[in-house]
Amino acid sequence: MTDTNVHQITEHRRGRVPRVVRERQLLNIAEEFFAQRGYEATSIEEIARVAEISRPIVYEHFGSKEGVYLACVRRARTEFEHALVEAVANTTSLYDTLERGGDAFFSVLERDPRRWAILFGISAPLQGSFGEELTELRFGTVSRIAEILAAHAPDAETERLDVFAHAISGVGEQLGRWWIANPAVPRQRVVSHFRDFAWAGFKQLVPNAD
Amino acid sequence: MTDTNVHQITEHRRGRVPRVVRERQLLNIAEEFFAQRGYEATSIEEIARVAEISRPIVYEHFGSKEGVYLACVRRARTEFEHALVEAVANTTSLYDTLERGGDAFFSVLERDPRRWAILFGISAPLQGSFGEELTELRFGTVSRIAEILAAHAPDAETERLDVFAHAISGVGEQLGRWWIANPAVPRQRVVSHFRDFAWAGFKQLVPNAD
DNA sequence: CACGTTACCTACGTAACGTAGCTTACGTGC
DNA sequence: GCACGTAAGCTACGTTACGTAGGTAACGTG
Repeated sequence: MTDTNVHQITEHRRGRVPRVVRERQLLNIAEEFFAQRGYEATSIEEIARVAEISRPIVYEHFGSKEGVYLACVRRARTEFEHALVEAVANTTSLYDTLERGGDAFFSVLERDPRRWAILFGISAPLQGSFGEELTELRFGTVSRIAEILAAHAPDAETERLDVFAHAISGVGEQLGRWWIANPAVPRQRVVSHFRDFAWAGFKQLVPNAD
Repeated sequence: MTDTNVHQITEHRRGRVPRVVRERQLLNIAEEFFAQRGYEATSIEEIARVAEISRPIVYEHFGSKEGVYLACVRRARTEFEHALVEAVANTTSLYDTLERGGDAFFSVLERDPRRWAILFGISAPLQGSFGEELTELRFGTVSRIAEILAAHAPDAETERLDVFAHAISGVGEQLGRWWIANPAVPRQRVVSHFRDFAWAGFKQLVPNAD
């Protein structure tokens, strides 16, 4: 990442800055670094330098490097979940719901492919609060998906619903990875692949869905 | 992880040890730590201490911490891919293939759930050789899956095949995560969920498959 | 039994996390 | 208009852990 790049996405206020503004600025900068270089290769020092403050300020806002990362993931997931819920509102058929939901997801990636790395970068169900928090955030998104699916399959067992929500989220994640490796493919085609696969799988298993 | 635990899985030879033996021992130890604590929280020092050698030996074998991690992932994926190919040999129907393939995957997790963290722990398509290598290893496994699927859909476009292989691998990964969070579920039921979802999705989209 | 090779070691430089303790700007009531 | 609490920021430090330089000692083979 060049400094120029960072400056483009950063509200660049110097000197004393109110807490909420500084926090948003730091999250923007941190997200850039984490997405490009990964967790390990990103240092708090770099983030602070781009924001033109000293390291302790970052720690004051987020407690630790893990805290910074979690805040990035939390924000990205919250934003995506809102976009998702909004996208599927006012759809009636399952087919349309999957299409619109998929479109919402891949639109996020199209606007900023680096978001993928934030949403899915660290994956393991590790011991300790860091890993548990990350898993919880993931499961939160899956719950949103399960709620959406539930509207189309009111009689389905909760386990099946839950499992299919996980399955569909897995399909999205992998197709996202594939798309990043094959960026020439237009979004609509990726969405079609996603919608076709998810719809077939889900419909067959919940026959009373439309 | 207790020392007892490590000693159970470790061929515990002290003093001078031939290269290949030491390497296997270090991989076993490293895999334990990485799976339990994650990449960041694992130190080369700890690995060396359990093996009762000094740190430079670890570097001599794997070059860097990333090298140790990559070697763990490479071994785990190679082993799984062998198990997968063997499991689906001599199956004829797509349905059976997906069932046996899924069973092979979830059997690995049942034998050692920590393997999940090695196979999928670090996920991002990061810049730099580390991230590229990890993505390449993942795509290698997906290629094995695509080859298996191709046998059941000889006329399918390569893009569809590739995409569906990714989708199916995503379903497996997420159901694995779900199973780890819900360990009371018997393996057969997880395999059923996987097989049902994958089969429906794939069959619908490749009508000439059985 | 000499000698190369392989396994291993101690000791160091550097980077980065996280914290302690202090300083300075801002705004609000008297 | 100034005193004072609070919010924003800083320098300096301790600690851990990556990675390397340079050296030692066991093994085996002619």
